[in-house]
Amino acid sequence: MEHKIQLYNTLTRSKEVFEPLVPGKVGLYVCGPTVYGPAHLGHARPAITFDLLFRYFQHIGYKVRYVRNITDVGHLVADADDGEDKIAQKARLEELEPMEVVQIYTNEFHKAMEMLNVLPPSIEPRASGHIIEQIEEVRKILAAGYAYESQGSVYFDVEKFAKDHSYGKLSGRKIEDLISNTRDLDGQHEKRSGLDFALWKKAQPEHIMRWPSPWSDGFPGWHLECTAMSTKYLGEVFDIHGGGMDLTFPHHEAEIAQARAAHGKDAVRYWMHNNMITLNGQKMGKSLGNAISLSQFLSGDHPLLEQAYSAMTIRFFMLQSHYRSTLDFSNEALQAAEKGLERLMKAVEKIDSLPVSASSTVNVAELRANCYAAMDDDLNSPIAIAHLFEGVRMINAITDGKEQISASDKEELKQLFCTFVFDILGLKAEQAAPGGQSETLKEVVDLLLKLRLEAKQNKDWGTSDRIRNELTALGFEIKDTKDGFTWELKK
RNA sequence: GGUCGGUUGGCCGAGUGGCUAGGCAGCGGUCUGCAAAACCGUGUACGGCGGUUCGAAUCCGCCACUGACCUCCA
Repeated sequence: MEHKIQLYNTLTRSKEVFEPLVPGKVGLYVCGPTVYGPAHLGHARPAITFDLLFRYFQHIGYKVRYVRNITDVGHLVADADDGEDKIAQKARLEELEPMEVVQIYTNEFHKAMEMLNVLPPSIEPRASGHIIEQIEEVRKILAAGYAYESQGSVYFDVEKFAKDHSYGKLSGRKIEDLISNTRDLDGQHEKRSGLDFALWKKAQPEHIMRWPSPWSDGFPGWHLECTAMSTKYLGEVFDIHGGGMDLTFPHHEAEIAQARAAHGKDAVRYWMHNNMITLNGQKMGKSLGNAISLSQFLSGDHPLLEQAYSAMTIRFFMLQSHYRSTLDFSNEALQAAEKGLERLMKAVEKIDSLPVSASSTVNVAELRANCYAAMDDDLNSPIAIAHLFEGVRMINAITDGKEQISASDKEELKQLFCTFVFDILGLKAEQAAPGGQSETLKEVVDLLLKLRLEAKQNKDWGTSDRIRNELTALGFEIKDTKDGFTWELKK
């Protein structure tokens, strides 16, 4: 493990050399989805970002425990005391059991992750399965004096906490500003301050997701699950906490406060945040109503989509930008990614058949070093990919006989591409013929093209072109080779 | 209103005080009966105005635009 990997820590707003708490091991916690709706492109960003981190850490030899939760309770629709949680609301609308809703969207999320070749985390805990742990955290925070009970609910006392510790250091907020911005607006008499957030909420009679607790029948507050579950599986202090930038405040700030209040220490050593996917410059999000679901991308069934895009195209599209930059969606950009990916994958296939020479005119070692250097620099996948494209040019030049490669370099090149493309970037070859074509269809097309070949040999260009043009119109792509043809059916 | 970001060639998107990012598109070429596909070659862009510097797109200041979060409103 000679890699010194630099990661951008939101806490210090700078890149830091990553030093694990325990040598050789990494504890990673990432905020997962709230399963009350279909997975959309925005969900894919953190999933892919932290999948890349997970894969890279493992590749360079770390043992990683990656915990990514499923939020299936407690996200209030609005921050109001009579709020109903998102899942219960959805259940009412669809007349389903809340857990049924959770299951449907969890399954959908898993399916989407699999298609995107996102590895399953080591542990995927559900908030609803950790009510006891969350109650325990509430107890500790109450005992430490940083929470108070009010009419069956328990709230975190932000102002009191801020007097003894710092609050707002992750998001750069000042407690005075927060107070002046919220105090006047506080109409919630249960809370002492508008800044206070719920640790435990008493359930209204019609509220169906509820659990017993020392304070009331109710449910845990939205920020608590991550503290409870990260503590349970990674310990009171762990290496990396990730999530979307939109979660820095208040969610992650609340986590920091909860952990400090309950355990007396800062839980997280490195905070990492991925940026947002934008659509016409605006954050793509469910609450904004401009989200395009992943299944819509895969089917092309959305007014803004000119075509369907494969899961690998989406993955590659995201990897071509840095995780801390916003990434703007557009058909043109997706199409560019699709073509680029195809070129990259074709080059990988060519490596095996490269002719070998006594010595190399290409520098594989340098290419390799550049790829690793990019990844070590805060997971700079776009730079790594740029270097891989240099490798593509290298491969093509060798194929054309313009450059030479030795047997050992060829082996190293092969290793490098397989490692980066498949293991680290997590790309995979996709079947050219989705859905599978029948043997009969293949035979018929082959037959037509054989007839065309005969016509060509007879210089009957009229017949030859007619067959090609009509097949093309039907969606077939015909490629002539030296002594024959190949074809494939485009979507 | 507060906090923190962003502004790069036709599009997407990296990056650095002086040296080619990369992908896609476009253009030119190779190949081909012609195409397609593939491959090769090709682009001196960094919001505006000042300043620092031998030299800034890269550092500083101001301005403009824009985004996220919080707040507000609905």
